[in-house]
Amino acid sequence: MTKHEIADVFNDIATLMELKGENPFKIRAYSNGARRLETLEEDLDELIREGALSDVPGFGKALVQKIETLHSEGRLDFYDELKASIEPGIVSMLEIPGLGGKKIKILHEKLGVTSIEELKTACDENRVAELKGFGEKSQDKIVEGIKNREAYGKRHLWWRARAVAEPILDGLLALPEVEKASHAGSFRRLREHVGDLDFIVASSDPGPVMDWFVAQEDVKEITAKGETKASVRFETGLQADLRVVPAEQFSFALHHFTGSKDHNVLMRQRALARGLSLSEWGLKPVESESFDDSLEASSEEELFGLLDLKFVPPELREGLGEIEVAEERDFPELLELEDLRGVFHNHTTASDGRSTLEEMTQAVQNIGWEYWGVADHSKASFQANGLDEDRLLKQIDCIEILNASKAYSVHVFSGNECDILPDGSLDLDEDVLMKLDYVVVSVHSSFTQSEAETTDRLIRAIENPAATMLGHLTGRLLLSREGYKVDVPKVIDAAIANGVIVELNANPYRLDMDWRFWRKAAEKGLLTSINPDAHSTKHFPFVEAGVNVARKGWLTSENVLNALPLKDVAAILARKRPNLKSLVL
DNA sequence: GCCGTTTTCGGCCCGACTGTTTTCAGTCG
Repeated sequence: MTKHEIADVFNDIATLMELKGENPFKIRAYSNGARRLETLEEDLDELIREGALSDVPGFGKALVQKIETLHSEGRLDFYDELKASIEPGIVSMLEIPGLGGKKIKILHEKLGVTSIEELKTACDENRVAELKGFGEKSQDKIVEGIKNREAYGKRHLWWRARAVAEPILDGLLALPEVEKASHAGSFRRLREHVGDLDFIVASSDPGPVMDWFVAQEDVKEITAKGETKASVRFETGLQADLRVVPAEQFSFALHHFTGSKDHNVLMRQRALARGLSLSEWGLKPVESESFDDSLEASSEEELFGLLDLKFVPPELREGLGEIEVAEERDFPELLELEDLRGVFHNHTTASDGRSTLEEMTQAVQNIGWEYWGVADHSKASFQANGLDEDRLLKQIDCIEILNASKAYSVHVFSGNECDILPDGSLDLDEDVLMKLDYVVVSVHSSFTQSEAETTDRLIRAIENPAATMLGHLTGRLLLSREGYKVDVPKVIDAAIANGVIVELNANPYRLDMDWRFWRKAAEKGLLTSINPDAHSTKHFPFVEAGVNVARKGWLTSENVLNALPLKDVAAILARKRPNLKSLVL
């Protein structure tokens, strides 16, 4: 087993022990052990070989032995027996808000409840409310929790969460009692989807802020409201948390609740190495009793500065090497929405789009971009009214006429989103494809091929001389469909070798290729294009979601085709279309 | 279960909030 797999086992053990009512400190030892394993810098093999595992703080005799057994044998009697002793239905009860190990143990022992279904029955029969330590309210809360379990456990697309988050932040900032306000958490880190929303406010008069927060129009339920902390739930199941702190604490609270957990662990370690203790309350000498002795930071920039670090943009705080960079230098200027000058990969009414060529061109002009590219589907995408060679040639003529008319200040590139057939060949004749300014090649069928087959299929398409860029690399739909299995690094290498661009599909449900691959890919020299995959004039704003992913992937405008001026774009496309240069310039 | 010792046992992170209590336990982050 790898260290990550062993960490998963330790976390599992901690959960199971909680349900058994074990000593909480024993439980914490396993949770801490799991976290240690996750953030272990040294190689696990090497540590075991050198017998140095017990030197790691938090790894005592028992944990070392269990790690070694799991590492070499892939299983552990202790774990298997623990798992066998608890019914899975009992574990699933942890998903209900308000129920932890202790209460579940009581429910199991006093009422014989072993599943969520049985718990529901017990509530309906009023047996839970009669238990010591429970009551009417607890029972109602459990019933509500069971009813909404699916919606509450669900994650929410960043794009949809934003529609909720922005009015809240605006509302908070408008309150006279509010000195500073920001969102935090994974939303601020621009993750593709979020579990909840977090807001941090600086104010010396929290009361009215709390009252405003829970009184918002769309609030379905107030799940907590105290003096400085409140939680509400909206109709969609999305939860939002508010924390109000004194102004001098704001930077520390903002940083702490922005996370990520991994980033924070590294920051706390760094503080400790300097004899300091970092938390949401401040940054104080370890030996000091109170955060009244905290160093001051009136901004996150200053907070990082106190630890001899450059400011780390929130979207890079994932514990993936940002601290090492921040030790040495400023971060590169990440891509901004304003850097974009046009878009490729868009559909019109010729295939499955809702807007005409002219409507799309007008919309692009209104946005202020210099160019855009048409990329309707090819004939194999029959369900999307894909174009065959004849229709495509006619579309090329239409685009030429439109450009020649000078009716718009925008240049229109002619392209196509050409299907990659199951064997890796392209759906349209190469002669016709070469008449286009560019071609996006994409998979829309045979999703169930093996990883090796799909990888070969994509690489064959990339090697086709007509291919300009690769569309939505994995075909995933966030929160609903896994992408097809593919060896992404291998595809990236093939794209670089063949001068093919890999798109960053900016549709909020796709965001494909994933942000986790971009930093390394760009370092190797991969170029991308932020593509809205627009099927209507209303879809152009999707590029903002794509810019978010680009920023999370450490990309700058230099890595992005559609951040270039028209003549530079034409020069790059002309590498595969010798005719193009004269056409545009 | 780990750790550090005042060397073999006692402390371990903690604050906010809720609900059921009537001074506090459990959950959550």
